[in-house]
Amino acid sequence: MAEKRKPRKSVSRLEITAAALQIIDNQGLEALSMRRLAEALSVFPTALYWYFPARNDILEAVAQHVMAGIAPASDLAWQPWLRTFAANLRAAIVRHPNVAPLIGGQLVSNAAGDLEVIEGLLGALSRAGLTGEELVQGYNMVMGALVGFVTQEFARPPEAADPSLRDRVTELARRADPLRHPLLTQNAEALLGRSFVLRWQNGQHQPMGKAYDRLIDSLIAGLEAGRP
Amino acid sequence: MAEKRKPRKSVSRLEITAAALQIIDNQGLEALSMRRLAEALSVFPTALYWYFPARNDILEAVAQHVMAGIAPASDLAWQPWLRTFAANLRAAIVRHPNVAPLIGGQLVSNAAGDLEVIEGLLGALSRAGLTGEELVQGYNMVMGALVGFVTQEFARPPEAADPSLRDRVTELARRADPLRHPLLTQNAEALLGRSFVLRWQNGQHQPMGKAYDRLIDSLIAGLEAGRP
DNA sequence: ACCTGAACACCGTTCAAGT
DNA sequence: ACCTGAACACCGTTCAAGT
Repeated sequence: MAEKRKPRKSVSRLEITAAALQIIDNQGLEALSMRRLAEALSVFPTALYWYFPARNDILEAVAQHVMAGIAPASDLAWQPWLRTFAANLRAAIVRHPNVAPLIGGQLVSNAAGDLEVIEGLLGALSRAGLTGEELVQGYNMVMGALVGFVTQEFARPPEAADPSLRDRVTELARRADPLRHPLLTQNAEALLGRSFVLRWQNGQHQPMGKAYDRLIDSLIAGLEAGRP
Repeated sequence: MAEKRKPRKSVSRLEITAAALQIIDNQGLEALSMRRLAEALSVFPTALYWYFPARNDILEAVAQHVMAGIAPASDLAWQPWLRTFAANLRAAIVRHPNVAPLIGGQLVSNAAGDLEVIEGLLGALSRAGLTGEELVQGYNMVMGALVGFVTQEFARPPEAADPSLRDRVTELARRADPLRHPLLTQNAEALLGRSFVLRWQNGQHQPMGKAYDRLIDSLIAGLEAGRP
């Protein structure tokens, strides 16, 4: 390509969102700058400001796009509804792991701003027997725990597989004293690289689906115990 | 041992970390630039690179500093240990809410890189009857759910109390159709501003301690149900 | 309506030089 | 050992101008 400028390119909110998602998928969240995004669209950086007031609004649109359509059918019994919702939520992040920090980290794009998700979760909890104030607390418990977990599971890695993080984590574990930290010492092999604080890769390379399933079981157990 | 000539401006890792935390507390996470931090310490920006290899490492030090010492005494029964740990974790974030995105969002500073926390949690779960692979999954469940929840609760607000977010959220709720979204419509008053997706302030102004308590109850219920 | 183009006020980081 | 100073390669955003 000798010429990288085309005469005049037309663009749209959806095209911008899709191009932004592609950059985030391929190069990570911090690679998305207005200038690079504009170049990918063969447009001047300032043209983007006609469609979005600021970079943050593009990120919000990306987050909503990734989270769209995760609400299960509303005729499911409440336990299967919760399990399906949890699975859909995690699957959406698995498809686009680099957007994970956007979901939980920023208030604007907190979870899916989707009426079907809200109503669906309220419906499931309502079928579980919750009403009024209990319904609100149950909603926040489930949403906070599930979105929070996957956000953490797919937390942003340092920078392109930093080998020093692995060294630092193994060094941290090596400092464990068998007398003061017996369980850590005994289970070091099973924990290293596979558990929070002691890992150097995120859920893309070390998935935590089993712990996530246990969390859903616990939430359901808690809801069953809490009803009249 | 170098000769101790009186330096004009001397600084240390701890001083840098403390000054960084102060800026984050007062002006928010995005206000922390190397240049501003250096100015607060009356030093040239590049001086900081003698103590930290990069900005990210300063953020990691801040996160660890905030999370230091949250492990409860290890002689507690497992349920009180979990409740105290959860309370200490949230209290640490309440003291420094602006660092919340650092805790869950970045792999390097995922939760507290603290051996006492790891050993303590393993001990509590072990006293709850978990061993081997179950112990690892339980550890990840509790850590991911609790850290994830508070990270979400104190997610970064858009920018200095953006009033348009409030408008957008109320507008979203207004679009709820009483026929298709009956529960959302009926509970709109209780949900608006107080629940995920439908709020415009984070936990600093709208705490979600009750939902957090319910989450801990559920985790304990799940652990009790899951043991032999 | 939609985009270009220049400009402003910032960034993190590297490298050489000073002491 | 510890800091200054200049420089590089970037940023997001504003505003005026073009069509």
